[in-house]
Amino acid sequence: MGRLQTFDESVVVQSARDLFWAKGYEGASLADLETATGLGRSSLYHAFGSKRGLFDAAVSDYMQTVIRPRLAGLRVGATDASALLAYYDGLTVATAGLPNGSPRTGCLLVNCAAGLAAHDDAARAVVDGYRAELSDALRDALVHASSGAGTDPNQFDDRVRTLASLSMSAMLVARVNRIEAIALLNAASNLIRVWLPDGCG
Amino acid sequence: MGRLQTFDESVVVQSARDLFWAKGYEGASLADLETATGLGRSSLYHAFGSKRGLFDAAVSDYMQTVIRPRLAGLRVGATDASALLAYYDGLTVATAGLPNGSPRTGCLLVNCAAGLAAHDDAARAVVDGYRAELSDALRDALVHASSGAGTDPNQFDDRVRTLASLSMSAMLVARVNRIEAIALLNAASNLIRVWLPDGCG
DNA sequence: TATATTGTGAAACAATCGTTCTAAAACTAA
DNA sequence: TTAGTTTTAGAACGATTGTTTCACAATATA
Repeated sequence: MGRLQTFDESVVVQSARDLFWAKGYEGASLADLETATGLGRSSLYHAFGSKRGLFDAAVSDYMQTVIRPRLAGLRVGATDASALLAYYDGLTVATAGLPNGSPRTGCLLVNCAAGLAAHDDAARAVVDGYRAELSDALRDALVHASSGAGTDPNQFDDRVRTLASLSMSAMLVARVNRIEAIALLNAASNLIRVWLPDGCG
Repeated sequence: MGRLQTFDESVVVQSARDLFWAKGYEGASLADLETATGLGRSSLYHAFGSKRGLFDAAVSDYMQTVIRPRLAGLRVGATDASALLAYYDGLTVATAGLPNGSPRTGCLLVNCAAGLAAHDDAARAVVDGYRAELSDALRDALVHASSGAGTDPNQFDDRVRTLASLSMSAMLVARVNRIEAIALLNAASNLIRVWLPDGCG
């Protein structure tokens, strides 16, 4: 069948993903991608077709290996606040534990919302899909945690939006002021504890 | 003293600002800036020194003519929720009233947080300054509106952060899903009404 | 009116962008 | 080994990037 690929495709995609994460789509040049992945243009184009193709693969990997594992913790059906608190704790650890000025700061998709999504309908759909997935997972956790307690459905939607907002804005602020980003995540935890005091489930 | 400028500098800066607002710093090319402002490169470089110089002027104008007028409404010392509600109403009107896919969608500085601020310390400081100014104004309005009511200071900080978060994330989401952006702003209004029921001042 | 000074238009600049091309290298299947 | 197929290295591509240069137009000052 001919010559074989000498590289592990998923390793290459993750190297590219971290570069896009750090520098954005337009900020990551093909020369950068070559050095980050260790591959030549020729191999990159052969495997992914275009810079955009590689980016799409990177975003897909990001959803699968970064976002969804986090959101999965919200879906375990916990009847108390533990899953929600664990989600924000996880984000706090990830944000606080990063070396200063590290790549992997903030969220690749939040960064895209301001960049690519402005003019690219496909990218816009991906970012909105991420927002919807985040909201759904938060709602799921909130529903299970407050089962029995008769909460106003409208207030319920607002609580989901507030939590999603704090998650997204923390990722946005993380690139600008890490301490404030952590404070935003902590504010979410405090809200959860007010809404779901111990012994509520 | 020689030949005089044939253009109004503030008009040019605002044209450039709207272009940066729509396409981002890197996305706005000098060719774009020429057509948007109606000036040639040589005039732009003569007046602003560089693309970055023009961008800085645009950001400065944005703060002065867009952001601060909005935040000023939070500083009037209202003893009820009116100033806070008016702020989010104003954002809602601005977000809902825009033609589809219009420039001036979202917030120029929120967009910068993900782009320039990643690698540019000066830009990062400007964006963080905006965040701090927004938070301070919200705190001011919240303090005056809840005077007399003994609120836990810690919960106070969290409320400011929650409101700032909803404002910033609404601007972020505006480029991706306008309806959800408006819903985020509405969630903020609902929170304010819960925290500051009528006849509280 | 003459002179000095400043703004403007257009072309040219080197550098970089993403993409394509070509030829050789490396492998499978016969 | 041979033939056929696929990957890879590297140069080259045209287009576009932000910036500079230069000659000329325009105006204040003397």
